[in-house]
Amino acid sequence: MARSSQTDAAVLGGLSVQPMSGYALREAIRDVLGHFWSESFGQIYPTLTALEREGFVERSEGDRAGSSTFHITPAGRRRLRELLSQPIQGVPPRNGLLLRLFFGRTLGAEACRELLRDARADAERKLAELDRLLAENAAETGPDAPFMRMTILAGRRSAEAGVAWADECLNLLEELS
Amino acid sequence: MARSSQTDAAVLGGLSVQPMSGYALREAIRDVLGHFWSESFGQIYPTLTALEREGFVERSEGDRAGSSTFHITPAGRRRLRELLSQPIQGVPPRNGLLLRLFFGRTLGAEACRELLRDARADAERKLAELDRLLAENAAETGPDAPFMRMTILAGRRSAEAGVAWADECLNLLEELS
DNA sequence: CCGGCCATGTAATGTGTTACATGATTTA
DNA sequence: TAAATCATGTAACACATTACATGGCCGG
Repeated sequence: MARSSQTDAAVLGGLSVQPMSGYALREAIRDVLGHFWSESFGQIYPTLTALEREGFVERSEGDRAGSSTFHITPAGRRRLRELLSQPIQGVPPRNGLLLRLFFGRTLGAEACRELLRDARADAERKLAELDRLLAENAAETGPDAPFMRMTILAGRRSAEAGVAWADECLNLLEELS
Repeated sequence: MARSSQTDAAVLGGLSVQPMSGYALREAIRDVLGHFWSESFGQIYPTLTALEREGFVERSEGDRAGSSTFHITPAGRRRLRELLSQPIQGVPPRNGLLLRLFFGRTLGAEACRELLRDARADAERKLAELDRLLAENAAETGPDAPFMRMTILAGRRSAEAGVAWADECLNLLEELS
């Protein structure tokens, strides 16, 4: 069946902002939560069906034939609050970059340098993108804006740390040779 | 069967440091790579069997009856180098803390403050632990020590960023009320 | 001699992605 | 009218965790 309470929360949360189709929901999750969350169609549609069966969302005819607009019910809002209050389910750590660096002696110093340069560039790109989002967010005044800001700031701090760390490691490799 | 090339890399990497039992391998992964990697028994044993079949590891009688010591073969070392050179497979982002904060208006400001305080405390604990590891690492002189140092530094930067971010968000919430 | 740790392995289960099948609607 | 996009849904597969089954060994 493929469902976790966190997927339920993300779907209900999305619909709590505004009613939309499953397709639009996926785009919203990718575009708005993309920095810290992801869901695939294979999760979203079965989840919507299950939430509908449980009375947390309802569907009405969409703009196009065969399409539906899903909207959250009052019970769904209560359920969302309940889900968000549950303990955070962390994902087990799996950092492929650090795995490669840990065995850096086997991989070779030059390959490590390249990995670090790539990681640095990725972090810089992310930083620029998040700064853009931050400027956009500063212009918004709605009650959700400060909370969205927090998630952007988290990504920003993480990207900054990534750049500083990559430089630190590249220096460390210089000293080594 | 349950195998990914990254699991193969972690297992071969562990055995490249020294031969050991599957049980010891799991402990080593948990204790040494634990900050950025994890593998369960359900992954390790089938992986060892498969790697043995492929000639990348061999098993000899262990100290105890019924136990085995696994060691990496020359082909296994080549395979490890190959696996580490492959593109990094990232895990899709799933940050439960940020998901909760994003829908912070539904969750409530006080609950958000508590989440942030907890996150800050976690980051501080992690910071202290990593500083301890860093001091241990500074005393080591082996060729692997600098690479291990990089992975510790990554965790440290991330924890520092976590503390600063939590404070930033807590301030943001203060201003809000 | 019993409880706890070392050790191996399998089965059940959960969770998630990707690919596919299908078709409507819009746009170039 | 052909291609791209919107839209829903399912099936197959990949991956990982957890729990369980089994048994040897060691210390108190």
